[in-house]
Amino acid sequence: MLTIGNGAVPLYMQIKELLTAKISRKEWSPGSIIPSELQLAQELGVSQGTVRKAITGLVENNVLTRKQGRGTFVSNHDPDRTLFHFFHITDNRGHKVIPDSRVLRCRRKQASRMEASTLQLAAKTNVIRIERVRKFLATPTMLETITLPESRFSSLGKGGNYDLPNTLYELYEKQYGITIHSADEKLRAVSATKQDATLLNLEVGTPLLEIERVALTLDKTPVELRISRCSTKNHYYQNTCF
Amino acid sequence: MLTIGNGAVPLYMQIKELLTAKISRKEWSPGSIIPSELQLAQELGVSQGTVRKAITGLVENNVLTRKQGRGTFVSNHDPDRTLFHFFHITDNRGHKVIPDSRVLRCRRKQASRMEASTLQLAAKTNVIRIERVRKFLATPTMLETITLPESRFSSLGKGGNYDLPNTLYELYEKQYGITIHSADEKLRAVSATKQDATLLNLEVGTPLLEIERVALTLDKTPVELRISRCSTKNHYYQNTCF
DNA sequence: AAGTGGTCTAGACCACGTA
DNA sequence: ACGTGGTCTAGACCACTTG
Repeated sequence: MLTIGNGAVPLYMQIKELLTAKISRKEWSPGSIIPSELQLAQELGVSQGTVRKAITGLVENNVLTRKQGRGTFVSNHDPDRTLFHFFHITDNRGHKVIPDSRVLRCRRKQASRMEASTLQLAAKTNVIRIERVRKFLATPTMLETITLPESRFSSLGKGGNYDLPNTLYELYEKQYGITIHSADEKLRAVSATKQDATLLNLEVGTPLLEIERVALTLDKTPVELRISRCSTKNHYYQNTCF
Repeated sequence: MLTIGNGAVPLYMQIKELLTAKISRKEWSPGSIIPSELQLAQELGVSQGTVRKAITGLVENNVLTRKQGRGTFVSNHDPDRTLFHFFHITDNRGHKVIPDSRVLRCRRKQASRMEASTLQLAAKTNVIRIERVRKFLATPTMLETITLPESRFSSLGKGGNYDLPNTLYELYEKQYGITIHSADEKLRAVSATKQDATLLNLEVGTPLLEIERVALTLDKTPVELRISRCSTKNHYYQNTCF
């Protein structure tokens, strides 16, 4: 039964919040099935249509996935989702491929002021800082610096285990129970530093596309800061606006 | 009455196509009201719920706009829509403002190979090429080259009338009956040429963010190619991914 | 065969805007 | 007061998946 009941907020909205909360709290975890629409309707004392409307909203937000004849599931972070929603680099013919990646360094440090503020951490909190190069067809193209709060990812990269998968978001979900749900990206053009130039095999001063991404969980907590510097000689950042 | 009737395609989808077609054909033009849900339901011989579902889809695609108590309207190209859906440059604090713009040149030329192919024109078709500088708070920040097929915009900029509004999409709609519905953008980092440097008051070689945008109508016909070169010293390109 | 989501209907009541 | 969209219900039938 819904206790909130009357007034301004429509039932289906309340149910949407309720379902979202269950997922945030991990009562229902990624990949698992949720109760059927009819079952939820009975539990909540509303009609199936109302539950349906709530679920439809969450499906549009990529929180839930419907499978006809089977049921409704909490969305999963398979590589496809990463590719489709969070990866915007394509080659010059418009084809998306996830590059492979090699970790250069993975260190524990105190958060910089910028890291602390974007990840909403207290000053000097410990963070994990991963640096890696990403290659398309053996050509090094992107340099990434990934910052994570140590508290949430404490085991990551410990003991020299730098053998990270290149779809990190899958790892976050499976290993640390953290599902990335959305991301904010800021793009700028910058000049290749000496280090960029060496690692990407370019001239110093070559223009690079810098992508500063803050990745958020369902409840909008920032959990990853990722700064990518990308050569756009043979690739570009693709965005479609409606 | 719907003649397509039975089979695989759901009714609400057919209705969605039907409404889309009416708008594409300009039977209903931007800003005007469409018949009420009940009225459409009766005309089409379906229930209100089915019409409603079709309309909901189009509202989500920004094709229609609902106003409670008033009716459903074909979406309009007010400056807000441009700002919200098609303009991604913000200042370093994340604030969006549309810059003012000054036209440098507006000329009729034969389409380059690249222009012809992206605008789907026959080789050597005539195009209008507008070049302009855009300023934020008196600081020149973006250089734009806009290419339009002459056939659709024949009167544009004729007689030295370069006094174009800075929200061009509103002009396209009102003056030429062309509504921009979506856009594809490709972003790269490039070096400022001598000309860029002069116009933007920068050093030659400064990295610039190049945005190559193809703007499409509702029926996905490309009607504008716009190449912007943007200084990202005090601004960035903002994108949110879900 | 049973259970799930997907479509569609018919009708009630509410909130809002206009006249 | 009336017409509009917004919410909600109850129930029918279909399409798909699983046992």
